[in-house]
Formats: sequence, C-alpha cells, structure tokens
Amino acid sequence: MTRSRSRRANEAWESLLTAHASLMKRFNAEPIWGEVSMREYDVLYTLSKHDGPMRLYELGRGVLLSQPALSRLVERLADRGLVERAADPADGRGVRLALTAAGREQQRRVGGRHAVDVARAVTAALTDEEMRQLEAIGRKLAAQGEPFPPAQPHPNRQEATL
Amino acid sequence: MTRSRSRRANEAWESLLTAHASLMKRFNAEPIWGEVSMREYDVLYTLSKHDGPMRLYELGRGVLLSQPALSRLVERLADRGLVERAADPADGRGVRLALTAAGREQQRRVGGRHAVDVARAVTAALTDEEMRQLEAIGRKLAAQGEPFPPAQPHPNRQEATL
DNA sequence: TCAAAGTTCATGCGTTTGCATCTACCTCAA
DNA sequence: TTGAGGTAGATGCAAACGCATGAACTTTGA
Repeated sequence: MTRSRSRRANEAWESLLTAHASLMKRFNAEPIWGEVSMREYDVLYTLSKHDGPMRLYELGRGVLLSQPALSRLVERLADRGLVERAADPADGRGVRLALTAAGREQQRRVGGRHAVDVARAVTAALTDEEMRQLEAIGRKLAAQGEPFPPAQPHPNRQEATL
Repeated sequence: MTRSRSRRANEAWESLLTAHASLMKRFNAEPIWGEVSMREYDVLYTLSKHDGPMRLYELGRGVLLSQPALSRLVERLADRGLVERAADPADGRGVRLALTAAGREQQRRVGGRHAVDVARAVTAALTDEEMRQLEAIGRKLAAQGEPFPPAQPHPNRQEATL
C-alpha cells in the first residue's frame, strides 16, 4: 500500500468524521425530539427496521454504545412503555426486544420530522450522483468495520503523521 | 424536491451513520489509546491541526460535545499537562488553548498508531476513486452543517417514513 | 455425561455528559 | 457614557456512560 493511498484514506475518514459531527450537531439542535433523545431514537429506529424481536447484542452492532449502557437505555425505554422485553424461549440468557405500539408510534412521529431535516441538509449539499456514491461507500465501510481481521499483533511501528 | 430525492438523501445519511458507528467501534477497540480516550484524542488532534492558540468555542465546532463537557474535558487535559490554558489578552472572556510539548508528543504517538488503523480499514474497503469521492462529499456535507438556514419555522407536516 | 470455557445480559461504582444557570466581559445604540 | 443585550466560558447537579465484574445459561470436548 502506497504512502499516498494511506494518506488519502486518512483524509477521507477525517472528512467523514467532520461531516458526521457537523450534521449531528445540527440535527440534534432541531426541536423535533420531544421525549426521546437522539440515542434513544436510534434504538427505536433500529428496532423498527427489524422484523420480529431483536436481541440486545444485535442492537449493539448498530449503536455506538457499550453493552451496559445499551442495556440500561433499553431498560429506560421499557420503563416508559416504548419497548417490550421478554425472555427468549430459545436461549435462556437472552432477551427479545420489540417496539410496543406506543414505541412504534413515537418512532414514526419523530422519524418523520427527522427525515425532513436530513433530506433538507443532504439534498442541499449533494447531487443525486453523490448521494448514490455516499450510500455505496458507507455500505462498504460498514462491512469492513465488523470483524477485525485477526492479522498480526498490532505493529509497533509508528507512521510519521496523521 | 422529489420524493425519491428525499428518500435517497436519507438512505445516504443512514449509510454514513452506519459506517461511522461500525468503524468507530473498531478503532476504539484497538489497543492504541493508552492514556487518552478517543474524545480526548479528538481534541488533541484538532489543536494540533490548528496553528496558534484556539478558543474553546472554535474547538467546539469540530467536536461533538456540549460546551460544558468540552470545557471540563479541556480542564482535565490541562490538569494532566497536555494542554495549556491562558487568558486571551484580546478578549477577557476567552481562553487561549494550545498543546504543551507533552500534549503534542502524545498526539503524535497516538495519532501515528491510529492512522495505521484508519488506513488499513479504509483502503481495504474503498478504491482510490471512492476515497476521493468520500473526501469531497464529506467536505460538502460539513459545509452544509454549519449554520441552519433561518428558513420558515419547522414544518409540522410529517413525511411517511424513515 | 459433565466440567471448562464461552456467551448474554445485568449491576456496582467511579467518571463524564448535558441542561440550566451564573459570572465576567464585550458590543452597540441612545 | 451608559445600560441593554449578546457572547465566552465555568459550575451545580442529576442523568447517562464505560469498565470491571457477576449471574445465568449454553456450548464444547474429553
């Protein structure tokens, strides 16, 4: 792998990070969230995309939270009647998580408003072609993210810059 | 703006979010961080990119943290001798933030290792052309993120899905 | 068959975050 | 000049987070 290719990779990643932070701030500042925080909404949305009950660790794959934090977040959502937790008959260790009617309704309400903001921001910045590119690039990066290739133990060698 | 264009915008954004979460988890799991957390590193890195002292609110633009959280994060970094805080002679309200020698050294050490991981993940997933595209797209999205166009008060209309 | 190792989720605890608010300072118009 | 309004950053406090660990269950291999 060439030097410039590594460099380009880091520039691309930094660009993604900056865009993410910038837009997340903007979306979070919108007065659309009401009862749910952005992270809670993320969980409600993930559950809404999935048919049938989900396991906690499945949820964890999509959400940037530690397992204990996610466990408690779900607990709070359950206390508020937005998510239902049931024991998994097929695996005594696990829980089956599903949206309640109220949870689904809440997700739809907030999601509808949020989608408007997302569309406004993204369509203002990008062409159709760029949106397609971003969608494809994100998919590839996410696929790459999952299992860290065993590889050799982390190289102690130190690159010059970031 | 057409229906499908809004839809595409939301798909692109979701794709970015998924990639972000997936890779952030992976990077965070790497044993390269040592004394500094990822967020602390983000601040050190932002300071290292900037020539001359930075103001707290400038830092805030690039970091996804509330102002009080950032204020205290910087305080902790200052306590550890990685960042220097000085009163701004030109504006009595502000502070001038700069890396200390130790802070710069720490940023370089961690940054070097982190850059290796970023390069590994991104180059494994994307072509050169895609990296260029991502860099350009991120730049446009970030520019879009900054000031929310005054626009009309938020539409109460609700789109069908997200 | 059954003990050792792995997986799934929950909990104790110290740390960090966000919200609201406060203080100090700057700006601008009257 | 002055006072009303705005901005930069700090602080009190409750909520949420991450790490380490625990409890319950499943899987594996001898």
